[in-house]
Amino acid sequence: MSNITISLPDGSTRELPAESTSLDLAKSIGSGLKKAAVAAVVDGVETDLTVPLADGAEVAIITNSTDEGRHVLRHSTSHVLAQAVTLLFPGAKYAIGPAIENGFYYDFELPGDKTFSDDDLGRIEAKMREIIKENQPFVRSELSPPEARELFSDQPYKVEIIDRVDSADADTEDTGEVGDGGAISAYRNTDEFVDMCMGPHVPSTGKLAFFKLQKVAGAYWRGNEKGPMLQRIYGTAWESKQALAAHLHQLEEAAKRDHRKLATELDLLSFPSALGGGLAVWHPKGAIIRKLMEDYSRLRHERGGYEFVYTPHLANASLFETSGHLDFYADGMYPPMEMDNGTYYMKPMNCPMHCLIFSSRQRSYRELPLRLFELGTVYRYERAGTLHGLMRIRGFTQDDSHIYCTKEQLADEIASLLDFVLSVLRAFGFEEFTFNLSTKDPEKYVGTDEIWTEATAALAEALDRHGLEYSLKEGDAAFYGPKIDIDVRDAIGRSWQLSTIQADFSLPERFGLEYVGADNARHRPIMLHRALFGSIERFFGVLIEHYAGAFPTWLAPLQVRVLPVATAHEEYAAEVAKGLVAVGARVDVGKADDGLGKRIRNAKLEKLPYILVVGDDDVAANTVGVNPRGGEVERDVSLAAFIEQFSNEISDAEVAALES
RNA sequence: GCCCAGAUAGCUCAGUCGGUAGAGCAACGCAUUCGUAAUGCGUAGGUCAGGGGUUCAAUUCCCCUUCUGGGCUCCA
Repeated sequence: MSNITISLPDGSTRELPAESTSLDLAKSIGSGLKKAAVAAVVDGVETDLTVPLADGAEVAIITNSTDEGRHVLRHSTSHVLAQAVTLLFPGAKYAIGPAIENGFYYDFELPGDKTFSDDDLGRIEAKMREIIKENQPFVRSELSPPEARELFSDQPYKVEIIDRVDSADADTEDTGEVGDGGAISAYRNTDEFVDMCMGPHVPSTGKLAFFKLQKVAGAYWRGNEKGPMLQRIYGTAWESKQALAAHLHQLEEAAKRDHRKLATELDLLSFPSALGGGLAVWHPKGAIIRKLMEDYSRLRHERGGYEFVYTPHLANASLFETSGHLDFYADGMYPPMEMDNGTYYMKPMNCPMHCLIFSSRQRSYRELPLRLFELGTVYRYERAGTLHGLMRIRGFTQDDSHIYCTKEQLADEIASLLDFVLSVLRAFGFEEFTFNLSTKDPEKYVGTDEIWTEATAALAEALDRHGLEYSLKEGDAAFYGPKIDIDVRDAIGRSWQLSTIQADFSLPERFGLEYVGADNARHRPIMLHRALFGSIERFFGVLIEHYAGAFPTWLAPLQVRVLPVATAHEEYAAEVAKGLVAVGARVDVGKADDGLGKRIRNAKLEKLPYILVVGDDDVAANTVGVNPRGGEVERDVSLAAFIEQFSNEISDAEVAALES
C-alpha cells in the first residue's frame, strides 16, 4: 500500500501510510501534539481525528487549548451529560446541547414533568465521570432522514430537528446538532446512547476530564415562549485542571464585583421590596457619586453645544399615539392612568416631548443642529423575570439628547458625536471600545431606501473617519433608523453595551417637524437619538463592577479619612481635615475610640482613597502619615505637601477628563 | 410572563423531624488611648417577607401574594 502526502499549515508536507488519520498525523509530529489534539481541520472542514485522510489533504490539528479545541471539548462533554441524564432518569428526552462561551448546556424533558434539583447535579456529575473513565468512543455515522427518524423514534425533539433539516426551508440556526444537505450525522458512545450531531468530537470520552456542572435552569424549546419549557443544565469544561480552576476563580472575582453586593456593602443604594420590583433608592453615598456623574455630564454637554430642557414624567396618551410608542411598545409601558380629562401614561422615552419643544415654534436652518439635552427619567414596564439590579430596572434616568439636523449635517454631527462619546467614557476610566453598526431590517422599517443608505453611510463614514473598526449587524437596526452601539470593556474584560447613536426618520415625520431652509422652503429635519451613559443607573452599576467599588478619587463618596492615633490628637486631626475641606476634599475624622488597626481596617473596607494617620510626631511637625488605597504607607509627609498633591490629583483628573 | 431555587437580627448565615429562635460582624454602653487591615467585657436587637389554610399549637407543613437569585423569552 502506498503512502499519502499531507500538507501542514506551515507549508511543510509529511508522508504517512495510507489510511492514516489526523490522530496518526499528530502522533507522528509529537506525543505532546497527540495528547493535545481534539479534532482536525481537513481541507478547511472540521473533522474527527479518527477519519482516514486522503492523499494530498491539507490538515491542521485542533488542540485543546484553542478556542476551537475547547469548543470541541465542550460539545463532547455535553454529549456525556446527555448520556448521564438518560442513564439516571430513564425516559428523559434530550433536545439540544451545544457548546457556548466558556461551557456548554443540554436541554432535557424529564418524564412526568419532573425537574432537576441542585442535588441532582452532583449525581449527574458523578455519572459523567464514570462515562469518562470508561473511555467510550465517539463513533460517527451518517444517516438518511428516514433512518434517523427510526433511530430517534423515541426522541420527539430529535425527530423535530430531523424534520426541520429534511424540509426545504431548513433553518440553519441551531446547527451543531444536525447535518447538511439531507444527510444527518450522529455520534454513538454506547449501544444505548447515540446523539445527532455535526461534530467533530474528541475520539473518546477519556479526553474529557476538566468540567463542572454549574446550574439548572428552565429554557423554552427552540427559544419559543409558547413552546414547552425544558430543563437546562449548564456546565463548563476546559483542557486542564488549571484552566478550569482559573475560570472558576474568574467567576468568583466577578461575583465579588457584583454591583448589588457592593451597593449594599458600601451603602450606595438599595432596592427596598416595599418600593416594588425594579425600583431603587439612592443613599447619600451613592447619591454623591450620581451627582458627580450628572454634574460632569452637564458640564460636558454645556461645553458641547447642547441646550438643556426639562420635561414631565407623564403625558397624555395622544402624545404616545403620535410618537407610535403605543402602537409598538405598549407592552413595555406602565398601564394607563385614567384622569378627568383623558388617559395618561408614564413616559417610556423622552423623545416625543423633545419633539414638542422643536415644534413649539417655527424653526430655521440657522438653528440646526439643535441639540436638546435632558437627564430624563423614564419608566418602562420590564417583565418581572428580566429585572436585574441596576442593569435592568423599571425606572431610570437617561442622559438623553435629541439632535435635529439637516441631511447634509448628519455625517459631521455623527463624527463629532463619536469624539464626544468616547471622551466622556474615557473620563470614567474606560479605555477599550467596540462598535456595532446596525443596518436596516428589510422586514421592518420606515423611510425611503435612499435615506437609509445615506444615513447608514454617514454612520459608517464617521466610524471610518476616526479609524474605528466596527462590526456590521445587518438587520439589527430599530425600525426607525440605523444606529451605532458602543460597548466598553471593563477591568476584568467583560463587555457592556452603554452608548448608542441612532438615526430616526420616523419621529420627525410623525410629529410633522419642519424647518425653513436657506431656500425659503420647508424641510424635514433628521433626528438623532443618543445617550452616552445610556441609563445613569445602569452606567453606575457598570462603574461599580469596573472599579470593584474602589472609585477613583474624584468619584469617591468620601476621599480622605483622618485618624488620630489617640484622643489627644483629635484636635490636630480636625485641623488637617479643615485644610483638606478648604481645597474641596470630601473628608471626615475618625474618633480614637477604637484600636487604630481596627479603624484602618474599616476605612480599607470602605475603599477610601486616602487614610491619614496623625499622632504625636505629626502634631509636633505639622505632618501626616499617608496610607493610600493600593499603595505604601508614607510617614512624616508635610500636611501642606499632601494637600497640594491631593488637590493636584483632583484637578488633574478634571482637566484630563475635559481634554481627553 | 415562563422554569427552578430562595426570603430567619442592619449584614453574612445557622436552626426548628410542628412546641414563637441562635452565631459572627455591625449598633449601643463601659473599660482600654493605642503609629497603619479586627482590644476586652457587657447590653440591646426578630410579628422568622405578607396573607390565608391544616393543627391543641405554624417560623417549620400546604396554598396565594410580594420581593430576590439563576436561566429562558423580551429589551424602543
